Amino acid sequence: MRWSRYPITTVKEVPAEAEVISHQLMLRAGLIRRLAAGIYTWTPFGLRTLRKVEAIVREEMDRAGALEVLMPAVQPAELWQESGRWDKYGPELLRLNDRHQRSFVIGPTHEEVITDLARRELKSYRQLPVNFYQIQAKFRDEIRPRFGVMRGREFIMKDAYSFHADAASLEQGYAAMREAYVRMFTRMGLEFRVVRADTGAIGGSASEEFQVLADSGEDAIAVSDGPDQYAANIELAPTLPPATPRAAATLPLTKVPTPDQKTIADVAAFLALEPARLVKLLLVEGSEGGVVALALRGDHELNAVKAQKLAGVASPLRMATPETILAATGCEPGYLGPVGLKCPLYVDYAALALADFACGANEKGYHYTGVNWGRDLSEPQAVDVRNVVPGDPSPTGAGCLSIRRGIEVGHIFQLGTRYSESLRASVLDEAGKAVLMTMGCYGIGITRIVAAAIEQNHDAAGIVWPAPLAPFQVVLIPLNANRSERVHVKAESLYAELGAAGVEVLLDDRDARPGVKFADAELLGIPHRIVVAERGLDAGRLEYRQRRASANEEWPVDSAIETLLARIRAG
RNA sequence: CGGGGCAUGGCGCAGUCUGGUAGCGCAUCUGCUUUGGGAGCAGAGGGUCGCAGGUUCGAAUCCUGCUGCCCCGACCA
Repeated sequence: MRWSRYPITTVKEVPAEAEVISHQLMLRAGLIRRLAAGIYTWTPFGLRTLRKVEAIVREEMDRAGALEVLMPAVQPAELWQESGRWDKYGPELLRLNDRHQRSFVIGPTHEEVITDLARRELKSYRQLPVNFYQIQAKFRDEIRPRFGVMRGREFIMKDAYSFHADAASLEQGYAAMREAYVRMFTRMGLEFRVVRADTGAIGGSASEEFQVLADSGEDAIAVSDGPDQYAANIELAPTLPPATPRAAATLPLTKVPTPDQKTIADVAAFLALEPARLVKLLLVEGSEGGVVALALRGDHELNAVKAQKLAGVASPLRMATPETILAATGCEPGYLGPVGLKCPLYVDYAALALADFACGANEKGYHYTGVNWGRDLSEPQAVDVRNVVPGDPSPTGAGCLSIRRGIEVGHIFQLGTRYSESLRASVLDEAGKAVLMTMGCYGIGITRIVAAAIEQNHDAAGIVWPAPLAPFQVVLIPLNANRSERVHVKAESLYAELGAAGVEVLLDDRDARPGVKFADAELLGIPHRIVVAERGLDAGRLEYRQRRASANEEWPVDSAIETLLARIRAG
């Protein structure tokens, strides 16, 4: 490709809307342009990389035996009503009516459509297992689209759905997809982790996320440094009960005035105690009305996913309102504590391990110190409801957890019969009896991968593509070709030779100054750069530079192509 | 949905407080010079100042309503 034929310009200034580096670089390099909030056009350069990602995903899905299909973006409301998600999905589901006032949705995912196909086409266990996938645009009306294509509203997703006659087959299909995913992300040159995940609203029994590690990631993941390789989304990572028994009580229960000290930080400072010596009480709505109290150590955070799984707690989790709290405890938030509490109480392991702690006295302006479980109140029920923190032991006991940030680029689920049941998708088994198909579903955020790759691979000058994702492998830069016939001829012949050798080469044939060409080549992140100039040709040499390198190499002109091809093969 | 902010040429911004008919940088176009790290000089094109009302002799500027976008939070496959 000739750069002069590429009409979309790079920009020096960072658009005000771009917060994260990948978004800034994608706009500056001209990979994407925004059309509306969370909706982007992919330009020719950007599309080349997007297609690279797609191709790798497609190859690995095909290798794993999945069959590609293409489903409609617009789907009839009836299917969603049948599955029950018409009512459950909420405002993220974009709904619309056609001219006959029939309701449709723009697909945010395709469980309904694929299950409909499966129930029509699959009649016998002999047709199973099967895995259908597609690479296609989805629309989710996100409350807050941000970070460019990292959290867009319209985005391209590879979604796959497998159908099985039994759970054992699902296990196998799931394992095959997991393996395919590992291959894909490895091929893309990304640093990632497979982490255990919550199944969330989709439901199902097992689920793992593929997280690309990046500080700007929206997800927190807990990673063990031990040989267990444990990794989990922080939503899910369990904490262990303390290994050592609780210390004996040494202090008497004392009620102390703490006027206007409402937050943990305030109370800790006022009482001259570490926040870890305090117990805080959070009231959440109960599943049958009323409230449930959750006690945590002062320095710990509530984990909503864990909390909403507790018996008696409403799911999804809702914090109690100040009015409800006052009605349930006779006290306003800020002075709540477990002593003398009337509502059901769960206590986190870490809070239960404390002796001689401080907490609210359920009376405005007062806290207790020297509180002890079992002495000042009965032994409560111990649970795990907090987020893990760095230094916590790995749940396998084989290491220590640290917290990393990740960008979720893939998610695989064992769905079970959630959809085959509501949509009545069954096959006949060996005995001629109808059995519901067991399903798995497997997503990959294609567009998000491009952003994630940039988050992980950039420097001050711009993008540094992993070779498998680069829009071009080589950028060929003639300097002052308009004044030097020699340079012009040599650049053209190199361009032709590289093209003939099947190399994706970009010829910077613009009539621009050297600095402009160098800066653009670096911003665009092309892995290999060849400079053709009078200076080098006089010495019979070409100048080569790898995008990741900080210095040039001088190559003899005659063997340059050969050397370059070897470098490209080497990655 | 709550809180905050912004809306002026393709991009980034000033001008708004204190009303007087729109400006800077980048980008684009022309010419000359320049040519190994985002050139210089000279010139040019391009803006119903988000939309609709209102106040005023006069509104980018003041008032009212609306819309779009951004940020924080809650929410969420």
